Amino acid sequence: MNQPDDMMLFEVDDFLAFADQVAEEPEPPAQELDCGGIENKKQVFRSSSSSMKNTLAKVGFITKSEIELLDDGYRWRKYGKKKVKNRNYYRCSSIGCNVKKRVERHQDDSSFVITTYEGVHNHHAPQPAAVQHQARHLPNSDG
DNA sequence: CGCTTTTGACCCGCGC
DNA sequence: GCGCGGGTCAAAAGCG
Repeated sequence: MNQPDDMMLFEVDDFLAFADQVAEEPEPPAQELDCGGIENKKQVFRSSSSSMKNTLAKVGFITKSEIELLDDGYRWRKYGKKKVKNRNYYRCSSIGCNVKKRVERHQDDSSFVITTYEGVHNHHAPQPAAVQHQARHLPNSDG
């Protein structure tokens, strides 16, 4: 059970509300997009219900980047895509690890990306070497 | 050859 | 009880 202290606690409703106000904030020019967009992490949201009755941890990340595939060091396999909604579904390819990741583009500001993690990785993150493998999907400045 | 991505339809739950 | 919406699996193809 991982309980990050530096993480801010938010409710799902507040999460959306917050994401909305964040968009209104004077955002600086995306100058760190080169690093993958992860550095542009705006805020972290944690929704685990009022009581920890559910072991399913839900964490929401709002990122200001044009890249939705945020590489957090884990392997993710796309298993669904919504047509009527800019929403994608990913799953941890690891065996025994059923962690889900939901990626959704902002409604008003497509520049924003909302990544929601569901579940907890029961295994440690793969080695950096393996990470490079998925790096192939990352956009390169030079094709 | 295997992994992954891509894309459509189906199932269950909620609202009326 | 039915209809719609959200979430998920399943089949096929491309690259290293």
